[in-house]
Order: sequence, then C-alpha cells, then structure tokens
Amino acid sequence: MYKASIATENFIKAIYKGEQGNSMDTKPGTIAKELGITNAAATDMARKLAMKKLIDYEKYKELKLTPDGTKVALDVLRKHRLWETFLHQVLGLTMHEIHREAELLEHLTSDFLAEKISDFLGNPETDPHGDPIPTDDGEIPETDHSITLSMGEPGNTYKISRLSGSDKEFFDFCHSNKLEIGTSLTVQKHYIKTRMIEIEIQHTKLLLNIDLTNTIYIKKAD
Amino acid sequence: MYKASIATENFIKAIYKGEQGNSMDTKPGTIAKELGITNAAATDMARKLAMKKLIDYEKYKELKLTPDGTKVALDVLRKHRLWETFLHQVLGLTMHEIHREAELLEHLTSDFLAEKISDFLGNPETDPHGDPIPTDDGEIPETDHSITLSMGEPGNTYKISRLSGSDKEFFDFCHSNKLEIGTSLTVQKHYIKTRMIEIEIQHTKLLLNIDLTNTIYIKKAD
DNA sequence: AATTAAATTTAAGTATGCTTAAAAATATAA
DNA sequence: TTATATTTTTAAGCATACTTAAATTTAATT
Ligand SMILES: [Mn+2]
Ligand SMILES: [Mn+2]
Ligand SMILES: [Mn+2]
Ligand SMILES: [Mn+2]
Repeated sequence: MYKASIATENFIKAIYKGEQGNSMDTKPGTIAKELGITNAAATDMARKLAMKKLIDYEKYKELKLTPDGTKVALDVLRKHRLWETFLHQVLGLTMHEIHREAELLEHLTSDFLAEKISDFLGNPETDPHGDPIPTDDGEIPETDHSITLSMGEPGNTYKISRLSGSDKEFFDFCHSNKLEIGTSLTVQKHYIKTRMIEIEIQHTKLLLNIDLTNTIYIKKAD
Repeated sequence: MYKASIATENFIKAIYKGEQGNSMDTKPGTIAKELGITNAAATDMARKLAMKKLIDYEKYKELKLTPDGTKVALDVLRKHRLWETFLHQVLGLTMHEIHREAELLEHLTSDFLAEKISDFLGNPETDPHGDPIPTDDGEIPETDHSITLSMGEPGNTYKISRLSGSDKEFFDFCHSNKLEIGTSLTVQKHYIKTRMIEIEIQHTKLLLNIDLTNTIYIKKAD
C-alpha cells in the first residue's frame, strides 16, 4: 500500500474531516487554516496530491478525496483513534492529551502495530470521544445514527454520543458544563441570526454557539 | 529544548552508537552504511549538524557529538528503550519487533508521553535487551559493569546481561543457541586470525564470530 | 452592473535530505 | 616509496514542504 508522508497524511485527514462534518468545507483556505499553513502551500499540496491520484482537483473548486485518498484518510484515522483509546485506557491520559499525542503517533505506526493495539483493546468500535474507529479494511462502523447537536429538534431529548473537539479548552468547557458522553439533554430553541442553540442539561439552561454544537453529537434516547 | 528532525535524530543516534560500542566507529562511511544512505549524504549532514553545534566536525576526521548532540542522542535512546520495554511487557511483541517499532515511535514521542510510559513501567533501568534506559535528565544508569563477550577472558564464567542486536536473525540465532539474558557461559579460547571466540554454554561448545560477540554483553557471575 | 473584498493561484525562493558523478584526500599494498 | 584502492568531499540536481509577494479569479457589497 502507498505510504504517504506526515504532511500528506495530515493534509488528507483535514480534507476528510471537511468532507464529513458540517463544521468545515474542503476549500484550500479552510484546509490551510486547519493545518496552520498558508493558502499557497495548500494549493501547492493539492496539485501534488492530484498528480498522485489521491485527490480530485479542479482549480478554484473544493478538494475531493479519491477512493485511494479516502483509504489513506481512514488508515490514519484508524491509527489515531486506536492510539487515543489505548492511551486513555492504559496510561490514563485525558481527552485532550490523547488527541495531542495521537496526532503524532498516527504517522509512524505500522499496520502490524495497529493490529496489536486493536487486539489488545478487544477491537473497539469507538474511541473515548465516541468517534467510530475504521476497521483495517477501511470500513466505518456506522451503526451509530448520531447527529450533531446543531441538528437536534426543539422539544426532543437526546443523549450525548460523541465529543469531537480536540483542544483542552473544549474538553474543559464540556466537563464543567456536564456535557459528557451519555448525559441527557433537551433541545429548547434555535437562534438563527445569532447562531446559538438553547439546551437544558442537568436542570441548567445553556446557550451554545453553532460552531461548538457542530462538534457535539447526540442520539435519540432509546 | 532543541527538537531535531527524524533524519537528524537517527544520524545522531548512529554517531552515539559508534562512540560507545567497539563494533563501529564514527567515520562518515560507517554512519552512512548504518543508515542506508550514501557517503555524500553523510558528509552533507555532518556539515549541517556542525553548524547547529550538535557535532564537532573536521574534514576527514571522525564525527564527535558535542554535549548538546549527546543530549539529543540520549533523549531519543530513552524514548526508544522505553517503547521497547512497554511494547514487550504490555503488547507482548518479540525482541526484534519491539526494536523495529521503537525505531519509528522514538521520533514522535513527547517528553510528556515518555514520562507517562516510564511511570507506568515503574521507571525501569533497563530495556528487554538489557540495555540501560537513560533518565529524563540524560544520565545513564551504568551500575552495570558488563563487558562485551569479545572481551571475556578464557577460563572465566559469565552471565549474559545484554543482547544488543536488532534484527530477527540475531534474536533467532540467540534463542536457538540458548544465548539468553541471565544464562551462564564459559569463555574457552580466542582465535585471533579467524576472528572467532569459543565458548561453552549449556554443555554445548559454540564458535562465535567477533562481530556477533561485540553485540553480546556479559557480567562476572556474582 | 460595477466596485470592492476575499480567496486562490502562480512565481520565486528557502531549508531539508537525499541522489549521482567527479575531484581530492587518505589509507593500503606492492 | 610509489602506485593503487578506498574513503571523503565537493558539485550539481531533485523531491518535499514550506514561505512571501504578486497576479488572477471568485465572492460579496453597494
Ligand atoms: Mn482525536
Ligand atoms: Mn497528525
Ligand atoms: Mn532497540
Ligand atoms: Mn529511529
């Protein structure tokens, strides 16, 4: 299988993230900001990846992963989430610590080692954030049916299923406001103009920014 | 602290290895062969590292690590050996597997994570090969007093303390000839011309090549 | 629709880490 | 000691992954 460089892997992962979530697109500028590089560098990389058939690239259009590119993304994502699970369960690292370390380790982890970690953990389907772990042949266990909190309907009650942020601030905020995986919440109201959503959780009202609620996933309480 | 690239870390580690063991020097050609690069590339890298004050470099002389360079070497070596110990004890990887994986992971391991691993393992002083693990402030626990098997005196009996090879062949050979850490052996005779050493181990005579005995360390049985 | 703003692309340049080929220095052997 | 072989260095070049600055295209405003 094609082995990409660290820069390439991070770039492709960023495109994948943009293709999936609703919080981000796959325009070069968006990818550039995500990775902390200039727009020029992103365009440059896009041209190179297009030549390697990892993305489809038309000038001034959004970047799109090819099947080969998607395979690279899922491979790295699998290793990322296996490391997060492992570091959390075995070494007891916190939510943002596991992400920070996995962001590095994911790039120098052999398929062999990934399998060993997966076996050790009992081949888990989700990581500690609730994100699904792709299988070694690039399938995503999407028995999930969760939606982002941004999509929650007013009046309905849900359980939090995924916290897909990455930095310390995000997890600190979630923790101090009882936004934890498994906790129930009721969506109250959408404020379109101010891009806020009002929820009630643990008898407390919260007004959350859409950018935040895009990274929080919920599931109908069964 | 200065963060070196992967290529730089491997290069400096190779110099360190040459400075320590008796099996290798630190001439550019030797380092190049060790790393699988050309002599030209090694000279090139030597010039760059000299500018960064990580090595002392005089043309046509051996490469010598500065104190800063040695610090880099010990930092990477610490992470390498912590990973080897961890992967062996927790995931049950074999001797050559742990080396292969640690050779990669060592470069993308934060000081933070290294400490977590060390703590988890109870701050071990040696890795599964018997090699000492440098401390986080760059000390090597050399309470060891072991010598290479090449230095063993005829008639004396020793215990094997370290197996410092790295590839599968090496460990397969050691295993099938009972060359394991802790096993006793008696040095019989040195053959200078043919560069062989005769030993007796588990009632079996073995004739070993000097290149091999340079990577096997022994200690006077106490 | 025309103007302005923002995003994207191109161009030129830099640092890293390699390569091959040729030149220079050192080591080995006759 | 001189010739030969080996090692080391220099030189030129290439791919990756970035930068800044300028040109171009697209998007947003008036
Ligand atoms: Mn993560
Ligand atoms: Mn990463
Ligand atoms: Mn090793
Ligand atoms: Mn390495």
